[in-house]
Amino acid sequence: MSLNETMISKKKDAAVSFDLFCYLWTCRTMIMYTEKGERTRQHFIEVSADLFNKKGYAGTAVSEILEAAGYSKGALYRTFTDKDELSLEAFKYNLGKLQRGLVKNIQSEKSAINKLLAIPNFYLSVSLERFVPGGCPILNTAIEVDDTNPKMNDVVKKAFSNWKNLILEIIVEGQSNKEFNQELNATEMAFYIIATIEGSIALAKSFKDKSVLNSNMEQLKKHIRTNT
Amino acid sequence: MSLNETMISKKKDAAVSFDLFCYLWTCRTMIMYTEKGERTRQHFIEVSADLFNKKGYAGTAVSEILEAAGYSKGALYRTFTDKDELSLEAFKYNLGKLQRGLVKNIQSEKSAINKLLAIPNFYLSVSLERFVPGGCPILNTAIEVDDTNPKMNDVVKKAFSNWKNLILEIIVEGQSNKEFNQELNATEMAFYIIATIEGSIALAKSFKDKSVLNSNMEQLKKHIRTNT
DNA sequence: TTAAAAAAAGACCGTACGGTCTTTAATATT
DNA sequence: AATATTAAAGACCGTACGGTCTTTTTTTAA
Repeated sequence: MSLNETMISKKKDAAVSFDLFCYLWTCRTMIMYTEKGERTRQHFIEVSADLFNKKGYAGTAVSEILEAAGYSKGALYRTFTDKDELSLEAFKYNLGKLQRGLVKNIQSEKSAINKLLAIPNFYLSVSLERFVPGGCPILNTAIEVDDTNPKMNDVVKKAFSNWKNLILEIIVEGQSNKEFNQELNATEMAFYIIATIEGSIALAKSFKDKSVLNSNMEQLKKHIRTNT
Repeated sequence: MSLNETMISKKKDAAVSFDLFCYLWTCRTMIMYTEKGERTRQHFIEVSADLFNKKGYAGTAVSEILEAAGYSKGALYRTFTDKDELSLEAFKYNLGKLQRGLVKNIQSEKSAINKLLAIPNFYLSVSLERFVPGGCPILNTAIEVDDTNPKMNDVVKKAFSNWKNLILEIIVEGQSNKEFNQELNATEMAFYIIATIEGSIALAKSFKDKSVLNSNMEQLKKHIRTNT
C-alpha cells in the first residue's frame, strides 16, 4: 500500500495537521488515490457525463448508466441521492474539463488580443467530440432545461456568466492596456463570442462536419480583430 | 353547410376533375375547412408543437399532449401511428411558421444587403417566445437528436440546409449585382449567420433576457455590412 | 483471525410510459 | 328516420422507469 493511500484511509484521526489537510484536499480535487467509494462515485460521474451530454438527462436511463459503468443500483444509490444529483455532478464534470482546456489555452498568451483569439483557437485546435463527447455541455443542458428545470437552468446561467466574465476581464485588461478600443462594450462582445461559438458547435454537430466550426471560428476571429 | 365542406366530404366520387383536386390540395396545405378528423389532427400538431419545443420530445409525455389538446388516446392514435410521427409533424409545423416569418421579412426588401440584414432584423422585431414558444425548433431538435436519432437529424440537417440556401441565394444575387464583394465565400457567410443567430437565441433563452439577442443581432448586422 | 464497517448486488416496488383494442358517440348518407 | 361511417373515449396491456431495501461481498480495524 502506498503512502498516499495510507494517509487518506486514516479517517479516525480527527486531529490532522493543516499540511495534511491541504494534501488531502489536493488529492481529492485531482481525483487521484481517493478511497474506494469515492473512486466509484467519480467513475459514475465520468461515465454518466458522456451519456448525459450525448443523449440528454431525460433521454438517459439510470439502467444505461449502470450498464456503462459496470455497477449495480446499490453502488449508485449509496453515494447519490437520486438521478438529479448525478446529473448535476456530471454537468459540473464536463464543464470543468471544458473550462480547464479553455483557460489553459488563454493563459499561454500574453497580449489581450491573443488571449481573446485563443478562445476561437481552442475550438479550432481541439477535437471537441473527443474532448467532451456530445458537444458543448452548457448549450446541451441549456436547451434541455430552460423551460422545465429552473434549478438546473440557474447552474447553466452561472456557467455562461463565468465564461462571459472570463472574456470580460480580458477585454477590460486590453482596454486599460490601450490595446483595445475604449468604446467597445465588453459585455456585448463577450456574449457575441459565446453565442457564435455555441451555434457553430451545434451546426457542426448536426452536419457531423467540423469544417463548419472551423470556418466560423476564423470569421469570428476576424470579427474580434476588427472590433477591438 | 358551406360549399367548401360539401366539396371535401364527397369522398366517394372517385372521378374528380384536376381543378377540384388542386382545390382540395390547396385547402389541405393551407389547413382550412378540413373535415373534422383532419382538424383534430391539426389541433394535435399545433398543441404538441409547443410542448415538444419547450420540453423536448423525450421530455414530453403523450398524456401531457392529450391533456393539453383536450382529447383522449383514441383520438390521437386514430390519425397518428405513434409519437414519432406526431413529433415529426410538430417539428415541421414549427419550422414552417418560422420559415414563413423569415421569408416574409426578406421579401419586403429589394437590395441584397437589405435582404440579408432582414434576417437578423427578423429576430430583432419579433418576440420569438410568442412566435415559436420554446426557442428555435431547429436548434432544440438538433441538440436532442444529433447523437441518438439519425432520421430526425436528417430532417434537422435539411432544415439548416434550406436556411443556408436561402441566404446563399441572396448573397449570390448580391454578387452578380456587384453589390457584394466577389471574393466572399457565400456558404461560409451563410453558416456563420445561422450559427450566431442560433447561439444568441439559446443564450437569451437561458438568461430569459432578450437584450442579449438584440445586441448580438446588431453586432451580426455590423459583421454582415463589413464583410459583404 | 475475527469483528466492524463499507461497498456492492440485485430482488422488489409503485408508477407512468407508449400503444392497443373494444365500446360508445357523433356525423354523414340514403 | 334508418343506416353506415367516422370520430372519440377510455379500459386495458406490457414494459421500463426511478428508487428502496435487504442481503451478500469486500475491505478495514483490532
